[in-house]
Amino acid sequence: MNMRRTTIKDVAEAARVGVATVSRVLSGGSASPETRERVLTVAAQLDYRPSALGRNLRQQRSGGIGLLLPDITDTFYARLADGVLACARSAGEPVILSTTGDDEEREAEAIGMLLEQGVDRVIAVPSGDAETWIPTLRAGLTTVFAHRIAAGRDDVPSVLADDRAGVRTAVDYLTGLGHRRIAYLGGPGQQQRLAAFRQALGDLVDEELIVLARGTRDSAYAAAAGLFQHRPDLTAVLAGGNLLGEAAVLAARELDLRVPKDLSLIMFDDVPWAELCSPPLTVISQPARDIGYRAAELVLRAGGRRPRGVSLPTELIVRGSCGPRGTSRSPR
Amino acid sequence: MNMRRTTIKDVAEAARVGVATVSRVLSGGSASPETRERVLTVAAQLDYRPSALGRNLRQQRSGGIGLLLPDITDTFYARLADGVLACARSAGEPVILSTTGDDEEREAEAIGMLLEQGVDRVIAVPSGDAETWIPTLRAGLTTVFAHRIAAGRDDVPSVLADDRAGVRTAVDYLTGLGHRRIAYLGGPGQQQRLAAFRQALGDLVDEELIVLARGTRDSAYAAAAGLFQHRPDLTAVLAGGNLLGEAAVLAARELDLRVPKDLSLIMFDDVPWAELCSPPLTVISQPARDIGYRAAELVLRAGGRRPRGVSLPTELIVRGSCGPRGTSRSPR
DNA sequence: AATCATGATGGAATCGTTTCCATGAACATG
DNA sequence: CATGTTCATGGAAACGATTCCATCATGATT
Repeated sequence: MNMRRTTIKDVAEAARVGVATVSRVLSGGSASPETRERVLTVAAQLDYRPSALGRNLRQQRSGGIGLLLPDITDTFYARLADGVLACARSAGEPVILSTTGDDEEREAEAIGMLLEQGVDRVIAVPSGDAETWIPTLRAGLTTVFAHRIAAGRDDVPSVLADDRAGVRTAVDYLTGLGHRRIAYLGGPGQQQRLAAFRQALGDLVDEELIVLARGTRDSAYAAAAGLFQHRPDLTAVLAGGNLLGEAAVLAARELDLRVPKDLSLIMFDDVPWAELCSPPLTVISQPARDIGYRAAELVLRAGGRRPRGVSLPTELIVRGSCGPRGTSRSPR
Repeated sequence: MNMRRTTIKDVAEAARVGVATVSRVLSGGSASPETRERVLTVAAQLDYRPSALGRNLRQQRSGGIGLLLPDITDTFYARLADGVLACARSAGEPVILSTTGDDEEREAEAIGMLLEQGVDRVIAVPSGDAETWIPTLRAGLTTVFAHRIAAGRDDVPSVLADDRAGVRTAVDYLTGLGHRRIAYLGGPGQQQRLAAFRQALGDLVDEELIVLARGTRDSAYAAAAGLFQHRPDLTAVLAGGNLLGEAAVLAARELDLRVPKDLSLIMFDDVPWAELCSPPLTVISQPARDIGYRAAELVLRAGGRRPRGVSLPTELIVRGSCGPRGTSRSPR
């Protein structure tokens, strides 16, 4: 059952030509029509598939795209991955997926593994800073950052959602409803978003209303619950990711805060369950899949001039989780 | 900037030994203590990483685990993938991910790609039947099915949730509440689950109350809405997956059916938003991550005797989406 | 002391492909 | 007819690792 796989040599013999000719025919080189046809026929008969192993070794590059994500169970990253996969599939390139858990060390490990595999193209939602990404530069592999960039590596092409505009729209919407004490629930690696929040809020910014969690559900819940208990005077909250939004809804329910009467909530990233929630969540939708797709396009089109960065629009989708500022909650 | 990567030859020269010795030292073979240390030191100094390309070609196998899933944006499969990734990471193996969209043809393509890459281990949630999986057998690669099996390939080891028991528990729970007209909303490739439903329901089974959708959101919604409109007499529904469950909630809301007063709902697979829903959804939870992890263990432990199939328990988590049978809804 | 066993070591073959280069044929141009 | 050009073709050299095998030194056994 375990017969040797058919190699280019087998094809060459069967077609009574040299291996060089077979290789040329199969990779579109020049050959006489009759030879070409004979080789093609034989190759099809033997069901020959060139081994990527041999080819990669020879050409010193393993096709393949490395994809580094913080967490595949986060639907945002899952959609991003889906975009990458779609593009890679149409290019016939395999995708090697690794998750980093937003941990620099794990990220460095994953990069090492990709390097070892000879992968020469990477798409990443970076967790580490410039230093983590030195090896990739030195190894000369094509890198594209998605969703966010590694601090101090502005030279790497990137595909980002327009956080700045998204945050501004959301904050404007909330202030327009009369809210003044607006909190921000952030996750790891979102300086961009946070900065935009501070800027959009201007004088109203209150550092105590800015809370950062780590990437886990527990951490997000703790951050949200802590915030709500500590500052009963806040009337609106902007959650910087779907995990944070989920935590906010849960924490609000636990503390008997009614949304949107007691608390207005806007969440970054539109997810299917936002509509199922009660009330349905007002969100800033991000084109996660497009981000992935565009990143893949960029990393595949390695040769040509690549634009510095692509920015994709966000959209405020108004549902039912925001209302006019009510009477401020009484401290308990 | 683009200097050649350091090879085993460089290390050999720098350590004044032969390449064979370096290889032996690095892969745990025998060597004298002083030589071993010298090689190790030099290798560390040069930051040498053995190229997987060379190794794989020589050994005729590319480490790597191929992972074939219908859809990575479905949180169930995402969690399964997460389990696979966790196990693979601890074994230092890369994971090549492909999605099939529940399409046989795409699955066959993906298999071809993996074969070409020299991948010799595959974990799959199969979409195709036995025929699709012939090439993998012929190529002699280690396969493990997860979540479901390919029709007619009982010989392949698998890791499954105990659907049978899950369905039975759910149906018993519903009948215990007095429900008699219980519908089943199914997805692609779940003969197992459907059969269990029929069996658990016994005499009560009504073929008109069994509806199958394809793997998309739209298809799921259409199936749910159609079912609810067509058969206003049904009082309970079992959704065979989180996409179906989502569709059921949406369709029920659209048709002004109150859950659980007018309609009791149980969903297969526990997802974070099930708790956020109102009412919170009663679900049959499946250990998605464990399924992935166990499958990876199985596929990595290729040599040893591998058990035919692993079955993991499911659990009925009662929340608020089921109630006693109310007065049957009046047809409109 | 001669032989044998053990263990460290390096040279060379190997994996399957691409690609460089030489060869030879066919043909055109002087 | 001689020379140059074009083109198809196949042999052989890479690529970077592992691994077989021969070699040599050392220590043990007869």
